[in-house]
Amino acid sequence: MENRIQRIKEALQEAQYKLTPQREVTVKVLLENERDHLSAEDVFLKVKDKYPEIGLATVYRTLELLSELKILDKINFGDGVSRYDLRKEGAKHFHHHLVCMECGAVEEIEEDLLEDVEKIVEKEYNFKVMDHRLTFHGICGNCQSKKD
Amino acid sequence: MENRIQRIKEALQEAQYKLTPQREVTVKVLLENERDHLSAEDVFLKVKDKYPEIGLATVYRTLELLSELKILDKINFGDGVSRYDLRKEGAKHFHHHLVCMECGAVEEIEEDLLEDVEKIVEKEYNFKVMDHRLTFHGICGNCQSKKD
DNA sequence: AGTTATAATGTTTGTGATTATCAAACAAAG
DNA sequence: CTTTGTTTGATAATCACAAACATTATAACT
Repeated sequence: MENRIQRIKEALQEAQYKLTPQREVTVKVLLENERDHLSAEDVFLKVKDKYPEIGLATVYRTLELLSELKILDKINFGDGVSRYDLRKEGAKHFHHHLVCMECGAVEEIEEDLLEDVEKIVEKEYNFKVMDHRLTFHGICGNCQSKKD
Repeated sequence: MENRIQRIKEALQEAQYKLTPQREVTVKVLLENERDHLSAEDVFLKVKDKYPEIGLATVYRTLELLSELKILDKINFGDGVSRYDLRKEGAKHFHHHLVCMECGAVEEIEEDLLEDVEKIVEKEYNFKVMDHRLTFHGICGNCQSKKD
């Protein structure tokens, strides 16, 4: 964990930004909740526990900054809130999501799965793919068994 | 075009809704701008040209209704606005998009391309896929050639 | 046609997430 | 220490969208 903070610090500095205490706390919260897709509000509340003086705007600014630096991915599952997801270290691509239409649970898929599709897109549509977002909507295993 | 309006009318009636003049104008605007990923505001302005008395809320309601009936797909490219996209007739799935990071152009892909991926997801993750959203971010052909 | 029930509309007001503003705190450099 | 630029926190503003509600249209009866 310390390593990852260190790495993020370096990324910030490379882009002429500092890892201020506020930013560090925010990053820590993101690391500690890596699998939850937190909204800005969620992050704000969790950060506030550790650093009560922080302002909402600072959290928004930090999330925006980390997104620009591709440390975070800003996602939108269609419920009027942006959610933030740490990009895996070294991951070229955004990972995929399975959103359950019943219970709202969000599962992540680390596998790429899209290599072939991207090749087709590059060739047939002459489009240079830099990143992708793939979300499946459906019914998760849990909710499927409940229905029986 | 008249056919498609007729088909949409039937879909509405099947769900106990009427094709009111306001709804018809809204549908026409959507058909006339089928390739354009309009926001609710965009639709409202275009509808207003043809039917100045219409209220914003009616347009929102109509877009919502058509989305529920799967005539429209509501999409989100990450700029804080929802955009609306007519579903091709008979299409089970949402079509994909190529968003150019340079010029912002949005191209559509009709091909499914995800059949294999969905099979993997259903098997390995025990997730029943109902729909999907896939967007590629990258550089379109136009912008690629400009760079040379 | 007249009456009533229901659906749909338009105006206006609310709401909730995000952004902008701006003065104050802080940090770095001379 | 002084100056300059960065970052912060409080607050107000914005913006997309939803809710409320009175009004109007439509359909189904009589």
